[in-house]
Amino acid sequence: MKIDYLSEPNEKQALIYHVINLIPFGCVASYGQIAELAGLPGRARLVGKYLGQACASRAISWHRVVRSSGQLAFEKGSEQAKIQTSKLQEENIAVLNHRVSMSEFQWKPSFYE
DNA sequence: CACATGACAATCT
DNA sequence: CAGATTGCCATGT
Repeated sequence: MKIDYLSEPNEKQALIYHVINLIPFGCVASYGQIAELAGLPGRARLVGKYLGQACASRAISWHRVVRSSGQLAFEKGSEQAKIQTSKLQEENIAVLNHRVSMSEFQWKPSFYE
């Protein structure tokens, strides 16, 4: 597996960004799922932290990351939430009541991805 | 060193 | 389903 972002200050951050960019078009993944795939089980909060640091300055598909419940992480009605909603809808992902259906849209990575 | 703060999550009430 | 509780750990004060 090719790892991007090797210039990041630490490896965890690099892996997290890498995994996020592996989420395919039309799918979403939870913070915990990203952490697990990056080899950091149980550290969903770390994903959120690094994502917040990076989304402003890097090309990361942050809009495909949602809570395990399917709820968007941003406050309902906020600008960020609106932007995320439109980005998801552009990928044919339905966003109803500030949430997406995980059973329909959650990314199920295959082993070799 | 103690304490607070996160774009979170599993579990219990 | 809504809250509250607890676990998590890097960072900043």
